[in-house]
Amino acid sequence: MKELRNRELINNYIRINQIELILNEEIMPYLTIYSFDQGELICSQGEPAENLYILVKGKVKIFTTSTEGKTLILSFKTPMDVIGDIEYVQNTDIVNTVEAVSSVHMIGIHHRWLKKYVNDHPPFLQFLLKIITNKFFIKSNSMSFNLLYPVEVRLASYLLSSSFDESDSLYKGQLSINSKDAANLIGTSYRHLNRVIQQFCTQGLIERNKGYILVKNRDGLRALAGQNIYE
Amino acid sequence: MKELRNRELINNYIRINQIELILNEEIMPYLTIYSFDQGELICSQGEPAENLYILVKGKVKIFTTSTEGKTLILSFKTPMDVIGDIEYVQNTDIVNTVEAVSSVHMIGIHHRWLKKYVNDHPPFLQFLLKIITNKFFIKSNSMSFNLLYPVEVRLASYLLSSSFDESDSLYKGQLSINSKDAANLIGTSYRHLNRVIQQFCTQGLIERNKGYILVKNRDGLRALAGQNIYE
DNA sequence: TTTGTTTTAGGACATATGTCCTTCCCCGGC
DNA sequence: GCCGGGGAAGGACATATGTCCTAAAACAAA
Repeated sequence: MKELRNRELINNYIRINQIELILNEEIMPYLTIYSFDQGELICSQGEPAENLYILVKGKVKIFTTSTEGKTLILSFKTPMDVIGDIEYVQNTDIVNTVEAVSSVHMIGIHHRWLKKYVNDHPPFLQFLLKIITNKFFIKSNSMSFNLLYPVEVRLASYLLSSSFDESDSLYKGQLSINSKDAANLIGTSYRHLNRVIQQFCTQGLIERNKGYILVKNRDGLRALAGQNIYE
Repeated sequence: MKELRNRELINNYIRINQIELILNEEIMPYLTIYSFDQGELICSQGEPAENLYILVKGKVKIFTTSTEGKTLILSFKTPMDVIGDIEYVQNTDIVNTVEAVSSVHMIGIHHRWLKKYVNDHPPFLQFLLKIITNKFFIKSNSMSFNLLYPVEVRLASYLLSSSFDESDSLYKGQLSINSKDAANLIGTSYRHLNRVIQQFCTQGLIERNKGYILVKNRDGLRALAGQNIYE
């Protein structure tokens, strides 16, 4: 983690994301911008929470680790999104671990200043409400989804949503996949994921190549997934 | 659903739950109190949401139904809690179905009045934030829990938390259980639940009787469940 | 190139869980 | 008391998924 002392950059991010509509003038001097390298932990389960973060650049992975050491990926996030909102409202320790998947920029605001300047500021509260209800909604969906459908369906759904919005993949339908991550996200074992991938291959739905997966039959996947898509 | 035109009753509930701290004077005339009979649906998945409800008496069951018709119980709620908060903030149709498990009283407030009178009222927004983050937290937990642990562990956990705080059970550790509901809550089939119950019986952890289950060895269950407890 | 190390895919088997169906028991209506 | 309905428990089997291990492939270092 590096603190970037670059007022220009902060102002730029604030403008792009219309953060001035959410916060107010008084708190602006207390915004800090942090940079994280790929793979770096942004915050760890169980530690005290001090900052609310606004993700303005890059991609992060949110996951939880059970006492037995199994990890379950809860979501990936891209700008603009907020990290540490739950902890701020509930005043609790950090609930899930957050790791930078790419190089990441986050605007950090210490709880102290939030409490002092925007805790009664309706736009800020409304913003948090929107963000959190949305998170809730997504989580609620994916929970039912995970519980109600077999891995086959979940993987189909995952492939669809990833190959769609992955803006940096060169060809549509071709997505680089980290199978271990995918397994943890879907909530299954690496072994079983492989099994299902293989099955999809023989069904001609996808093609496995070195380092990436090519979606060959989007409609076939969609039929499998039903209308249930990972958000 | 019956509307109770009883100002006295409303005022009483408002006092008990300190609702005047959350709302303001102007909206008070627009609070309505509804009564639902046991088994009645309070709201149904997919319908337009009009009211925010505050549960002030009784117990409700929140569940979702998949397109295939499988149901998954998300939670049970008792006073004081809020129904329809997500829908209000997101302005969407009703997400989950809510059913009265006992006779229920709810204070209903139409979105129209909320928007008009308390949408910028910090105490109300903060209240919603607290409620929703808490829901999120619980859901997040139970999701990981469901995904990470086998039915055995989930059932142990369920039995512990239900036999504990069930204030109306005559003897501690003796809880009346609706097995169908329990299965849907835990996210498994009725058949499999039976299997695990039977297993617990032979292990001497519990005793199955007509209409209820007796927890015989709380520590044994706790050891099985680990420290993970349904909220 | 050689060798050791790490990663990935897949085989073999065990376990968890789901589906379907039968049996049994209770209970109300006659 | 007899009969039929309905729910609860459990048997039999199929399927989904997990664990452990090995073979093959990729990779890094010498």
